[in-house]
Amino acid sequence: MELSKNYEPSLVEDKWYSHWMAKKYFKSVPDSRKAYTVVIPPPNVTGVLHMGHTLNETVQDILVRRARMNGYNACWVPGSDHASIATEAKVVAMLKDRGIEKNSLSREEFLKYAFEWKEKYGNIIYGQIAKLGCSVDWDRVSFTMDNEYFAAVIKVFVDLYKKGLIYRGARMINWDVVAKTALSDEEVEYKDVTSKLYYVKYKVENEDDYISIATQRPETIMGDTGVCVNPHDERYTHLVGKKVIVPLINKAVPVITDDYIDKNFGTGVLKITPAHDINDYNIGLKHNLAVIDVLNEDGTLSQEAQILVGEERFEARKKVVELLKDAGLLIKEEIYDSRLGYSQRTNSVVEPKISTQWFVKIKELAQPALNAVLSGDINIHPGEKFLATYKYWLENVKDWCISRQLWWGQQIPAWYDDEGRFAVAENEEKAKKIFNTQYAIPNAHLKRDEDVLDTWFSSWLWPMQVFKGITAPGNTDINYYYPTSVLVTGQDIIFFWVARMIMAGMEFKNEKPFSDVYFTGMVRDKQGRKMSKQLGNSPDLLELIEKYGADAVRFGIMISSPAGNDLLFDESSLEQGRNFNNKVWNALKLIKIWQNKSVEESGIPSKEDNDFAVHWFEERLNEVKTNIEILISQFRLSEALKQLYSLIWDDFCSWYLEWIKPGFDQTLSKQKIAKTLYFFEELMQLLHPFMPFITEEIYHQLKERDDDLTVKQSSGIHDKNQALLKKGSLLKQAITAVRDARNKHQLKFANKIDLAIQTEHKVNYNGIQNILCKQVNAGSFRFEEASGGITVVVNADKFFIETENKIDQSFQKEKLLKDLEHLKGFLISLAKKLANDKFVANAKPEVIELERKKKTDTHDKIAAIEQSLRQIEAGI
RNA sequence: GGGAGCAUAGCUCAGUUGGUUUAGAGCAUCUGCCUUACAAGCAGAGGGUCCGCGGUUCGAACCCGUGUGCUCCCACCA
Repeated sequence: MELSKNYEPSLVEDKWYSHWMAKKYFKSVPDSRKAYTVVIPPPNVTGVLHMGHTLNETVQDILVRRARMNGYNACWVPGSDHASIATEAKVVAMLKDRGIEKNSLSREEFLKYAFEWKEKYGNIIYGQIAKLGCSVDWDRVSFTMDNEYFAAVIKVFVDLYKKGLIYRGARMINWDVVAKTALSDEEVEYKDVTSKLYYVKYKVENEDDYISIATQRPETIMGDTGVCVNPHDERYTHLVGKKVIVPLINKAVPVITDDYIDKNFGTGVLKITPAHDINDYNIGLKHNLAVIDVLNEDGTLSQEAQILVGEERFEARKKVVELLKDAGLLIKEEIYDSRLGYSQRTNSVVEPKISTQWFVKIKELAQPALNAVLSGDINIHPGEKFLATYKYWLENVKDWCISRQLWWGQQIPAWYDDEGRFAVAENEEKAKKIFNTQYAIPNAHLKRDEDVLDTWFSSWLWPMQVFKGITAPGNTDINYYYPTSVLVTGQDIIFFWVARMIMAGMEFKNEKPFSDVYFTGMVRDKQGRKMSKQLGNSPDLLELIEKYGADAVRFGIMISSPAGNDLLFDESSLEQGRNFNNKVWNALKLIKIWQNKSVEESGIPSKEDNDFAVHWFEERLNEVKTNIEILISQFRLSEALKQLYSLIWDDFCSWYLEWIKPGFDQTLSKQKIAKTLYFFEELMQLLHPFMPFITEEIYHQLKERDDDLTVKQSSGIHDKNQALLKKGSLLKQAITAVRDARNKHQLKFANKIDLAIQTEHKVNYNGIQNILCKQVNAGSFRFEEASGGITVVVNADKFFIETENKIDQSFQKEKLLKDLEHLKGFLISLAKKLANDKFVANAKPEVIELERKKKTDTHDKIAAIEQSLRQIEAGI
């Protein structure tokens, strides 16, 4: 069959993915081999994959495919996350578009819609993962709300409660007024904002005096239950113990003292609003102040506010300011820069709010998680960058608020009776039993907690739960696959997810969930913004695959993104990937042409004077193979890909194939073709984890075969032969130098030249003369000192390029003089270095040896150039 | 307020135990090529005070300090 002019991914990709699936290559079943396990960071079912996911999945696929080819039982578990609050927000918005209000639905009706949403978007995501070529085991797809998973989350909740690690209590939490739910600290994002500081008069009770208090949130003054100053602030000592009047509602509140107050900030007086600020809350607790919540759950003013009831909070702020002005109680306004917390999901300003919620006591879980990393049991890549962050967070982490006032998620397994007593159990029946034994209430009338759990309370079980390990004791998968090998994820969820998975692993399995963590950087747009669905600044993955092919997308995203480094996404690297595909494709076409020619036995066999090329390339291949082995074990994937790219494009295509290329009327010997096929196959095998589709296609194009590259086991490597590599680089240098000279002197390639070489080391040219001549179109080659023509110096050898054409000597003289100047300077620096006793005394022997060699070489080169210059002078 | 990271060619980035006055790649630029695999290509070329300053060292893009600029994380200053 005729091969297409350019590589066409669309003709290849789906075909091979279906084939791999049909052959069940990605399916993993426990066996006698060692497992290499990866669990995918489950994408949220809120939408589609962006470039950050693409980078993530590509890294995982490279590691997994490579492990598979190295004889491991590779298992990559796909799945998705229900993403409680994010998805619920999406579903609510979707319903609204259809004219349906969430609160007009029952819980069950709402969940039906939510599951429909999950089906739709979950499948889009899975489709993208497949398009990208990910070798996941589709029989193991897991979802954080699957029945078994659901049950495991509930069981974990109950267990932790029994251990006393979960409690219910009223605490100040972060409240999202749009989603009307509590948030964990980690779900709050702080942003710099410019706001105002209002200075308000608080009159002293029964006196003419007043004090000025600065506040950012005048709308909460109705919740003030005290005013606080520093005990050592003389300005206010006379007021301590007295009362001041809260403006607008004319309520008297006490003036108290606390060391917390900074005398130098604002007016040195803080109004205490315990319901709406964490500091105020703590001070209030200490001094027994009342808590008055002036906000409703939706962020409007409550009855407690007494005035402006029902007004939205920011609207209320404006109105309060107006009222204060009218009453003559506003002293001044100041522009003020501060930071405000925003809900990660709804982007609304978060309200600190006192609320009864469920919490996990995190300190006890944190210690083992910290130890696992500090002891080196778990290795983080790149370590130096994230270790400190991880440590700091775990050492300072506060209790985790896990209840959410939502429907989409695992409903909290707690049952209440009418009097507010409650029992935690897996189901209502068990809860009833607890009521019976604990409170002596048989047949209690119970109502389940309305709230669901934080989505991370389910995803922290991911590495063990995807093997159904907790709820299915008979299932031995988990023992085989756990702990998993490597976790690949973005650095932005180190606290949300990575740290908590380690906690869960240590707590529930008494073992780490993974051995290595690979943090990818953030993929950003040209303006440096993180790519996210919210911003809509990520290109569509399927469109990119359509345009460049999946292999090119994988190549482009990998080529310059070492672990942990951010990446400004640039489509030109995808173009580079596409061009690379094409290059490989064309190499295939060339080899096939040779193959066919050889089979037909037409033409004269080539002179077989190019064995050197074969030996040399074998050596280069071996060298890069070794490097890649090391690089991948260090998780330096982009560096490995880069070496491979250069090996294929430069060494294989530009050098090797040209070196062995037969003349017009010649053919290659069968052995040489076989050898070339072998090289090409090896290259494809090395490249396969990075670019699975084209490599598989080529593997089959090269030969009719029943086996597939995807599961081909890699072969070994042998010791390096430095001499061959050195000779190869001499050959390359010589060819480039002569070609350069040709270019400079406008000697077209078609103009044959004669080559004379003056060298002390004729042996260096053994076996490469013919290649050299062919590559520079030289008609003859001899060892001899010559004159006239063009002289170039390669190492210390002088090349005389003889030609019929007239040569302008000034060009080469200029070049030689430039080289000479440089080499002389170099020689001086070398001489200085070697004359330095300290250098000779301190440097490693091999370094000194190298410097000495350099000196001799440079010396020889200079001599050669000087001689050439003399000859040119004489010639002119 | 605390902490981390980054600063290398016009652009996007590599450069992992400090060792060539000569620091790499892709894109872009320049020169020459429709050379029978590839113009998404071939053969070459040009382009860099490795952010500034100081230090350690025989030797620094790399280690230390400091300054500047950018990014990120954490934190309860009204």
